[in-house]
Amino acid sequence: MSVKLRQLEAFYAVGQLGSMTLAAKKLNISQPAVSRLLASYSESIEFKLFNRQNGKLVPTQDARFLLREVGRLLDSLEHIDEITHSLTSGNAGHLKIACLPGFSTSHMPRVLSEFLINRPNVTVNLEPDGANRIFEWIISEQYDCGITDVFSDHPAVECKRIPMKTVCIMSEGNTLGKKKFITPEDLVNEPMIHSRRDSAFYRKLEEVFTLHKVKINSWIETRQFNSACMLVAEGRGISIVSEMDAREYESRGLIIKPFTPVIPHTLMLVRPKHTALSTIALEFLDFFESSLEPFRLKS
Amino acid sequence: MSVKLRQLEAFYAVGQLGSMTLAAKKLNISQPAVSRLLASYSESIEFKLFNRQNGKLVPTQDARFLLREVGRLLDSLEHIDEITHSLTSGNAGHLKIACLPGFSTSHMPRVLSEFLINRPNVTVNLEPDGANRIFEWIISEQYDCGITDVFSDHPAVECKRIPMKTVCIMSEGNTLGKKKFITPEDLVNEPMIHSRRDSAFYRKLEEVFTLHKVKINSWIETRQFNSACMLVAEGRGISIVSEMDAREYESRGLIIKPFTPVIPHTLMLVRPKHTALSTIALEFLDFFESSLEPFRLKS
DNA sequence: CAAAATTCATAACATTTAGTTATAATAATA
DNA sequence: TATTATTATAACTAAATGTTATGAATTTTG
Repeated sequence: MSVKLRQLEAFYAVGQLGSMTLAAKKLNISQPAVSRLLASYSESIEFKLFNRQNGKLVPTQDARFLLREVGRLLDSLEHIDEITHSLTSGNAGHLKIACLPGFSTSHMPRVLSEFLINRPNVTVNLEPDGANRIFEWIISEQYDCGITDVFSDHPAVECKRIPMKTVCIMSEGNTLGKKKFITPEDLVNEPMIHSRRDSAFYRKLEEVFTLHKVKINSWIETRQFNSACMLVAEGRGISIVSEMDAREYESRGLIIKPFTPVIPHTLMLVRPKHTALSTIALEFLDFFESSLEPFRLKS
Repeated sequence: MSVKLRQLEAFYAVGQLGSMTLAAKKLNISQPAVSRLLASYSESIEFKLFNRQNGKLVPTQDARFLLREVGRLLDSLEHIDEITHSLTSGNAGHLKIACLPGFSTSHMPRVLSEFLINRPNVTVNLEPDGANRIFEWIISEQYDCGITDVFSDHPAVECKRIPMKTVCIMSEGNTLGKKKFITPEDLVNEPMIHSRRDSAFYRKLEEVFTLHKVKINSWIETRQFNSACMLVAEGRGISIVSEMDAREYESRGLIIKPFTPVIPHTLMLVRPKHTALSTIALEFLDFFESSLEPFRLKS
């Protein structure tokens, strides 16, 4: 017959308290129950566990050795209990997040570290990668959620769009820095840094410029907003980027101006549709979404 | 109702195998048993553990997190099982050894490390101290065994006497080095290093010398044989010590010669009489005793 | 030192847990 | 759609875990 958990609990309690009566009280059972648990355990492992000494039960040398191990076991059982409760309350669990590389170095770490402060039993797997890969991962349910900016409809993907404020950025000393806000007309002769021509944001940009009869003076094409910010901060050209990215570089001498008309940049919070998300994942998505609030475009 | 070990085992098996039927086979129980264990567990922790996907049971994100912890718990349970068996077979446990300081730096470490090679689950507490303290410790059952050389009878102490060979030692260049063996008469004018006058060994020494009508030319009195060896090796005087100690210093230029008549040095292996010793302690005592064999005086 | 008190073991019994087989329900697959 | 594999449910048995009552053995106390 295999070891019974109850036997170990009784053994440990008696080992700690030196008395079956006290152990019984601690375990909220009757003394004979403890007596029998201990007897059956001692019989099954085939050695004496305690010696009586002045009315106290003193563990055998061997028993003392076992007690340590049993203590560890009971601790980890308690830990499991704890975690189990935490899982439903969103204080424990594992998060698998996929996000665009641009996020992984700036906004995401900040949000994540704040999120984890009060959740010591949460572990995270943060994977930065391109939008296509993120989509694949979400579809194959490898990740709980993804932060991306490309939308390709898919029946297995739940997608929440967040329109984000965008701003015009330029380096210190640019003459446009004197203006209150920037319009397409202001940018006629400015060499522009912008996202890839096949991106949704570039198409919106082009649309607006065309409407204003202005041709985009394309200079550098880059995939991510933060590299655009970097380039502009270094004194190269002008760009229109998400305000969230721009603010990261403000301290490095980037000039930020409003741009009219408003061109929203759409962020996507994606997650698998068919899997029931863990409590912790849902909480994180909420938390992340609210972290976007200051940069969100109110309609 | 608290978590049941059986529930965790079922949970883990299903998590590993992706099927209740297979899990049941692994646990050697029927499929309905697993079904119910899992159901009751899932109910008690109040969240879904598995999703069906193409006939396989795929753990929830949360369940996957739990699985790791449960795996750890089951591992440590297995470890306890293992250790429990080892305890009776003498392959696990804790040893508390008290010994004279002289042993703790030479013979004991060698014996101990050899003893532990095939016993990875054994931990040791080796305490070097004086003979009186060792005795107290054994009496109060703080230690499993002691290695000493003073005998004071006590009803609570089981004592095994081992007569040990002794030899005469001198430094290189001593004229006595030419002799085959040494007698008391040879030592008439030699300045001697010897153990304390109140020690049993000194009394035996004195007895022999008196019988031969030779007065001990006492020079340095030291408590331990190994410090005597050290002094002699450094070119100071001559001494009669246990052969075991002498061999330790042989490589440092100590000359070792037989001494007649034979003067045994009695080692004592002591242990508490009333406590049942652990298997491992008994094994160690045997092991240690046989390690003394080469230096033991055959009668 | 005897009496009282404490502590553990044993017995007889009740309840809960964990297992069984038989069979129905539900998916997956040909 | 029929077939097959897998899980759930039901009815029941055995084992484990609990209970109270009580006796034996030890300590403590008057």
